[in-house]
Amino acid sequence: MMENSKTIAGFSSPRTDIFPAGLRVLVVDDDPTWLKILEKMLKKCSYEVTTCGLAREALYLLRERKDGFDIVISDVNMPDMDGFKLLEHVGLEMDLPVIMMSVDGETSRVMKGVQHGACDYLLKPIRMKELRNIWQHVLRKKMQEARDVGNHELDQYDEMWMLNGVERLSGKKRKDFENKHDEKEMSDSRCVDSSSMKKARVVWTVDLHQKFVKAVNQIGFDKVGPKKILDLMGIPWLTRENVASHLQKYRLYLTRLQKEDEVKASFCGMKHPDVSCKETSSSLSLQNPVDVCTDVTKDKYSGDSGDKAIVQNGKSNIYESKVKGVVLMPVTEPRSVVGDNFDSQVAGSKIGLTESFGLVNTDVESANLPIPYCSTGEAPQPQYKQDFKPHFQSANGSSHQPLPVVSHQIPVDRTQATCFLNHIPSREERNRHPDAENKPSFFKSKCGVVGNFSPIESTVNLFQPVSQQQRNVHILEQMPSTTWSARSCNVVNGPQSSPGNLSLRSGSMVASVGEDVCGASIQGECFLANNGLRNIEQFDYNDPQPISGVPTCLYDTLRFDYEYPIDSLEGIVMDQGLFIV
DNA sequence: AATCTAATAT
DNA sequence: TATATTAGAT
Repeated sequence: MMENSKTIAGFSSPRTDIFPAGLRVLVVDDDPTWLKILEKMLKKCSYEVTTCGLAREALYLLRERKDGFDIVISDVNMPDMDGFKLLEHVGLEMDLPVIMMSVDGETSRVMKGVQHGACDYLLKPIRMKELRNIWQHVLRKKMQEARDVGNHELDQYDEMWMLNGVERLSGKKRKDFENKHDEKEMSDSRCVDSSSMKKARVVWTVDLHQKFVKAVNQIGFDKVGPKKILDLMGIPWLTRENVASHLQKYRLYLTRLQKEDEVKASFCGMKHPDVSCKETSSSLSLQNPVDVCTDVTKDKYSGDSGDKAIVQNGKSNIYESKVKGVVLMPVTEPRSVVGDNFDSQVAGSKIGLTESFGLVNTDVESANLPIPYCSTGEAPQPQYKQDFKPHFQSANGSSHQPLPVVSHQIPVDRTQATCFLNHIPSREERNRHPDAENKPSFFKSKCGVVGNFSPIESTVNLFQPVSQQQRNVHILEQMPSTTWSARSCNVVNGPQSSPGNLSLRSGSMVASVGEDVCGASIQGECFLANNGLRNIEQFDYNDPQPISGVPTCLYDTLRFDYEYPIDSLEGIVMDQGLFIV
């Protein structure tokens, strides 16, 4: 029987707002191994997967749950019923798009599949690449239906729906209007469904960005390209353009960081690092920015670092649950703000990211340090002086607030560590050293080492300007434990790195700490710094089971910091912006 | 063909 | 503001 059919409770109808995430796929294959593999891959695409090993069972399911699936993927060779037979039934009874698959690509079989109405024919072994876009068949079908039903002039329909209302009304046409309905455009995720045709724009959430950075790191900074990144990221609806745009911005940011770094390095190079480098925060890259908000009642501080919908649909209702808080702990004011009035003003007070390059050759996963209390909405919540409550929204959609109008929810994957690149190779440099055996040579880290430490789901201000006042580094001087930083620099720089690279704060560095805490290290640095600065006691903080592999002291420190009331954090706020534009 | 960059649009 | 789109160059 239904050996593995899973129905996702509560999802009876397709969520058009998050399309294609949540696409309901029924996989039929008599080979349990393939079932598993496919299920895994499809789930990775954020689809809802139901599997079954028998064609008859599939048919049963399909009949039972009319409208319960969006697409069927079926093997051709099955003992109980020919895949083509199933295909026929599906075509006749529920008119769902069906993708056939088999190990052999014999033309006649493929032909048969297509003739029987298969929308696609995949050859095993099937790879992610091929599954990512299967939603296009669903969309195509929907469009077809819409076209058939509606009384539109068919020729114009596509073109019309590509235009947004304004353009349509004003009669304004885009240059490439003619191209708007070509194949590429149609398979583009931005056409969410046939009813709401506003283009969705990608909001680079922390998670998304982390994936991005991870991909970049995997590829190697000198070899990145939008396409490779896109492939590695594995987000089905993301387009190359999206990535390209983001990459462009990212590079800008890194470049700027580097420049600042260089300037400062030369500026304070001869002096006592501890004293003169106060202003070099950007190179220090404390990148788990915190919200420096002190007074919740002030509007100007209340609305930044919002956790927005991941994809906005046109001008529709941007979800603006605001997160703010202390170190990764988003706090939300239970009201949503439309518009960006304060977003721009409050530069510096936002939650940002810790992304960095430099760990390129390091096992990214090993540098990863999970932070249990930050990772989900269920995380224990810190106490704040003020009475506002932390709010979480995890990327998987769980929220303590009313659900936003969200499109394209992104599965949370916070298992990536990232590194920070201080020295961004210029184009020339990259060309000059094509494929340098040691990537780190490009990544001469001048203390700018940060692990990915930001499990918040905040989506805002990945690229935040580093305002002068937030470049407040003096805490670093007082860092009681420099241990971590040394260690992490070490890790990041790799074996080849010259000690000189650590120069900025070398005076205060002491090496040797535990292993694989690189990511945490810098963070710990700051926390420790903070710890030393402020005499704030630790409140009861229930939950945290010690993070395995992380020395308790660090852990405590983290927690400690984590519990800081917002206003006590001002001192350590620096370089929050991930990208600076 | 893919990518980069800058400029510009939304 | 952040992201998308476009154009022109590589």
